[in-house]
Amino acid sequence: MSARRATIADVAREAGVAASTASVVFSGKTPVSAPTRERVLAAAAALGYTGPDPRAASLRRGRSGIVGVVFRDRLGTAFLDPVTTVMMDGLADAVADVGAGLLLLRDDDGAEPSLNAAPVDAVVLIGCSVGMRDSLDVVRARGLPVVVIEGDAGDGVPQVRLDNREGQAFIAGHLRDLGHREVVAVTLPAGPRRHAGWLRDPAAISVDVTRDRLAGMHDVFPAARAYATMGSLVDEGYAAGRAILATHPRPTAIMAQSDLLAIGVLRAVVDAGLRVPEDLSVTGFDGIAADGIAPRVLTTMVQPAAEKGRAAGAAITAMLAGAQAPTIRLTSTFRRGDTTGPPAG
Amino acid sequence: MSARRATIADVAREAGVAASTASVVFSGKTPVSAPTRERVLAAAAALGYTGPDPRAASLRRGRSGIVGVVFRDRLGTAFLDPVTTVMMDGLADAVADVGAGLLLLRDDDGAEPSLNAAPVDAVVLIGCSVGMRDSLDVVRARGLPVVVIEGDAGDGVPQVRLDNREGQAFIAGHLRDLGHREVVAVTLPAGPRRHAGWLRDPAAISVDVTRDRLAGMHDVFPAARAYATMGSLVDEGYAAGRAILATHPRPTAIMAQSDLLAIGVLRAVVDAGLRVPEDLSVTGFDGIAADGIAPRVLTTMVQPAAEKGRAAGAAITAMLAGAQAPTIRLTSTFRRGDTTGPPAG
DNA sequence: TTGTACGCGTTATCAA
DNA sequence: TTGATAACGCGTACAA
Repeated sequence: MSARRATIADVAREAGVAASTASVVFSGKTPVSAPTRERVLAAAAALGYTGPDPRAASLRRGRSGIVGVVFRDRLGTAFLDPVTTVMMDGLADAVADVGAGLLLLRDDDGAEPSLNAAPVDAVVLIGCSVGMRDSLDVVRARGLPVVVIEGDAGDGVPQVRLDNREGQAFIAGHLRDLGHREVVAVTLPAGPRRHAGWLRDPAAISVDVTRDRLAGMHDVFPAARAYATMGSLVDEGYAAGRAILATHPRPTAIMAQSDLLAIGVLRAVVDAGLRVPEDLSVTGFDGIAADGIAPRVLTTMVQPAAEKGRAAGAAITAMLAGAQAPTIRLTSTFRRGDTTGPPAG
Repeated sequence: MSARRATIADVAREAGVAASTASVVFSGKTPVSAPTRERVLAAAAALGYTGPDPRAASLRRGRSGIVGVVFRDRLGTAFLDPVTTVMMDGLADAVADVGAGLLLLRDDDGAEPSLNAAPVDAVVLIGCSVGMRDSLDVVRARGLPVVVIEGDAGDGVPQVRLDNREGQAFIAGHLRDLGHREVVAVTLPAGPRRHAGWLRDPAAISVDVTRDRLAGMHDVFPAARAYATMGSLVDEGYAAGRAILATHPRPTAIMAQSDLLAIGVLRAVVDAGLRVPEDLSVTGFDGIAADGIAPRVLTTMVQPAAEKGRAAGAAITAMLAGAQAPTIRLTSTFRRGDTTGPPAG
């Protein structure tokens, strides 16, 4: 029990070899004779040495093996939507391939741990909207590789995006083909200052995903109204559904911008004594939350959420290897469930 | 645009001061005269220097500002339960107070990033069961401060726990007082090798939370049967609910070990054409997932999830400051909703 | 296959 | 208030 922890130099001395030899035993970068390895390992065990200090190693190698992930929301909020969760899973897998881990960071200014002082090799920005400019500035000033998921960071920053507009337009087309004319959208949050209610000015939406999906609906139903929520939550969808059902004319279809919202809408519709899809059709977006409405199947766009994370991870990996990563556009696929049908009457 | 990034030495040279002086300008640890500071800052700006390299700083200071969080599950799975998510939120808040961030780690051996090589100052183990011994060994060998949430790491490792047994016993008492006699539990996973089905041997449960909550129920209903699930998911609860309803005698109440499971059970019960609570009472545990069953209110134990995370963070903070952290026991509070009532007949 | 030499970029300590 | 010095612990050319 010494006062300070053993270093590789101590181990080398104990084993009667040079420090560099001991180093190689642990890194495996160069062949070492069996007897020498034995001695080094024995010395390490005797001294309670458990391997190179990660801090020193990362200084020396210029890599920490850590990828920062910056969220706009609190963690508790961000992870409430399975789509984020699954994406993180994919991201974790992808960076694990290069031995990297994920460090959780928030966009909040002044928040600790600040992005400036975190020992990260690269950064992933999630849901990059106006508010994320600060994080982006820091990242660029530090010269770190960066990838943006579902957001636009402008000039030369690789993105991983979904065909949000096309996807939503596809669903809208599906409804139009069924004969629907009076359609209402239930949207994700429109900006950093959240509040629920009818959206007056679609042009003022600062969140890319919300804007794009709404644009997709408007491609097909230019005059459709939209009701904004404060987050992708079942209960938000429920509240929006109730509010919409209280207005006239009552729509024949409600397009939610996420499955979670759609589930809430569905519940509000059923609670109002209406049948789905006979009286009202409901659609979602994401294709994640099968959980919660079984045995019903939501009509929705299934997005490759895990793939999104993996693509971001691959981009990071490429940039770390010195290559340039391209912007990646993933596509969602239509899934027809049993929540849509021809309008009544 | 130089080949290599500017260092603090470059900045100092440019500003005509010593490196150590430039250093304190950035750290603020020592007073510096205004003119000197100006010059250093100007030089930094001119050279595109954005502050000390975190890797070098962490080597020198012996701290990386990173707390590792070890999960037993994949991230996608772990974060599916809001209770975990909220806890992480509290943990993130607490460690942010000392400027630390959270690094996501998995228990899996051979998984990257491995706990051995991660530059962490301390570690939080979540849901520590047998499988976590390895992680615990690594942590102790490295001499890192460690806290365990909802698990027992033995001798001298501070824990953050909930009164799982007492809480579940309280709910059971509530049901007994209402007149219930035939009660069945729907449990969280019992061990690392997961499968759903009737639990034969409660003594074989290796997951602390599952064991303790079940023990709480057995304190009141010693002979009650238990059906194990593969995870805290609505659909798992749904499947368990269906399986239970297919058996005889049909229970008059089902106690789920989590709210998510309870919601699934609730749905199975309703789908079976039974009314809650007239025909069957359902209880949960956690008090988190208000989302999804509105306007109904689940009878459950509300646990202070965020507080759990914060307590763990506080323990970490204390240990980092050289103090010893005590084990913390938090208590859950009963919330009577509208899913429990007297048994029929 | 092993050892030598050096620097990665910073900051604590102490003296001036 | 500033400056000189010495680690922090390691990995990697390169030579032997």
